[in-house]
Amino acid sequence: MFSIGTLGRRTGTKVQTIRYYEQIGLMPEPGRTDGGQRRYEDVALDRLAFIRHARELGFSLGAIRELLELSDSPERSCAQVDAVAQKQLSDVEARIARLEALRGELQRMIRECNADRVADCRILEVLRDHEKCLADHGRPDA
Amino acid sequence: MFSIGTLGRRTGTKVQTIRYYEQIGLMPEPGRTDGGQRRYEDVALDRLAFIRHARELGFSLGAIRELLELSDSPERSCAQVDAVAQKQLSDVEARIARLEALRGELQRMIRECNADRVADCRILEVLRDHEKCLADHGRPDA
DNA sequence: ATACAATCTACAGCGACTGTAGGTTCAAGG
DNA sequence: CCTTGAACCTACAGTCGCTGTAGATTGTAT
Repeated sequence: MFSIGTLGRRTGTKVQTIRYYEQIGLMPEPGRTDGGQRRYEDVALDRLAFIRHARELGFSLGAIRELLELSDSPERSCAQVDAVAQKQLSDVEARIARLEALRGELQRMIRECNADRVADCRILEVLRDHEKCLADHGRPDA
Repeated sequence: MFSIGTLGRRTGTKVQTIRYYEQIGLMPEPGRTDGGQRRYEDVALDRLAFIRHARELGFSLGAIRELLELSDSPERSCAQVDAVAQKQLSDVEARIARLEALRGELQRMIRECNADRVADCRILEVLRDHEKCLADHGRPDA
């Protein structure tokens, strides 16, 4: 039985974040002291560590919710778990691709700018005129 | 003189987004018809195109505001413009590095999971136990 | 004159937190 | 036992960059 602060310290999570996870139903409501303070058991440590680790790997809270639900039925096929992870991988790959395109464009812009004055700045010129850009960028990086 | 809808169509921007840019002071307040509808001049097209293009390159609205201000003083040195672009490039590079680490971890997780049942799923196992992870991930991808 | 698309304002919602204000409780030291 | 002060509590606002909604009004084509 330990406090929310201890739980936070042991998992590298801010107290407010733990309360937020409870609010959206990702963490179960813990017991309380007579005075109303939360008191956690060890199982909460595991669950929160799982959530934080998945977040570090970029999973959305929605995906994490799904993974937690799936892990509650250990006899089921893990195909769905694979699918969630696979989707996360595709997302990450798509973001990398997009960022690499941006990197190329930025590098080119910066490399080409040898001007002294703002008036001749190649960077601003490229930003002003889309045509001077090579790539056809989609939406701002998600 | 054209409407906000026309401006949106010509720049690929939603009407609400244009009003939002006006609200936060990125786009100047245009003239109005007697009935109160916004009417834009061609100069607004250029400014909005600049904003949208910079957004596509991942610049924050704060950075764009800075670039717009800098471009208003054409006689100044473009060192500051370079700095803004350079910072954006570093940000993009940092994000790529982080995502590449995530990609590696996800690939490994998925590759190692040959289980049928959720109970033996390697993916959940890795998520449960940080120690089974190679990388030391920082904060969730920004 | 009428129909109807486009515009207007104001505000709520997204994701995933983070920060603040103002009050209460817990645990340790005297 | 009492005090101190850190940690806790709730409730709500703010972040970023939009997006969507509701309900009213305006502009334009027929």
